Amino acid sequence: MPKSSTHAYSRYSLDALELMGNLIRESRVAANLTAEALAQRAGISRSLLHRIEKGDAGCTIGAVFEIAAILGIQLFDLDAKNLAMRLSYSTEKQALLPKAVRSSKKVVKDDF
Amino acid sequence: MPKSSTHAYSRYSLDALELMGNLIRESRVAANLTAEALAQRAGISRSLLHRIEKGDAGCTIGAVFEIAAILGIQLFDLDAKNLAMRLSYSTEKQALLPKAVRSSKKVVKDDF
DNA sequence: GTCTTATGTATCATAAATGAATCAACAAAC
DNA sequence: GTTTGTTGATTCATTTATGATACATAAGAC
Repeated sequence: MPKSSTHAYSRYSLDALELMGNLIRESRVAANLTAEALAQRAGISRSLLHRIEKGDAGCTIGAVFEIAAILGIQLFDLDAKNLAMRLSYSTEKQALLPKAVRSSKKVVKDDF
Repeated sequence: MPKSSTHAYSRYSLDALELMGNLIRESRVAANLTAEALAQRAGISRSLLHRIEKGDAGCTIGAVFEIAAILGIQLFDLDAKNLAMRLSYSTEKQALLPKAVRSSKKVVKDDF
């Protein structure tokens, strides 16, 4: 992330990133695909795939999701069909939300 | 994603990205946080948060996960404790995997 | 054991992600 | 109605993610 990368990531984010990397490697090995072969299939370089498998926070989410998709790893525990349904439902819901938030300052779940 | 952005994303990835953005906005509004307030809290700019909420595939996964974490959106449907457990389990499993894949070419789930 | 090949790591050039700033449009509160 | 302030969108400079390459190491097949 450009600009003086000073801010730290939460443990939760780091764990999720690492788990994602692990799942990807697991799936890749299970599919008997070499890093090079999978990278090529996704249109990315082997070095990027390597970073993804290591749980690098700096990889773009599109690359990570695409790799997961190719390997059949479900995102949000949803398959293609249900994901599409969930999305359209979510999009409808968006329309009902207030367009702008006023005040600010409100308590947020800090416990996780 | 640097380098001549030519490769297209799968529908699945795009849907997952958009859903993630929707969930984030929903949660932010529910928490009564302005985009500026949340961005500041995560150490990112409002413009980046805006792209994240739009489901931009080019955002780094670290930024997206961090925002989700702050909002209490569960990744992999796991809370902090269970995520940590799932991770350590996954990491142990990694050690048992073959270090290198031979052959290549194997069928992969292309149906989703 | 040898041979072949996948992986880990590092470096570098370049394309792209990010932050900052600006402005218009619109929604909420009054 | 007016006012205040959030959001959407754009542009630009800067920092960084990515791809390419090279190399050492190690693991699988024989």
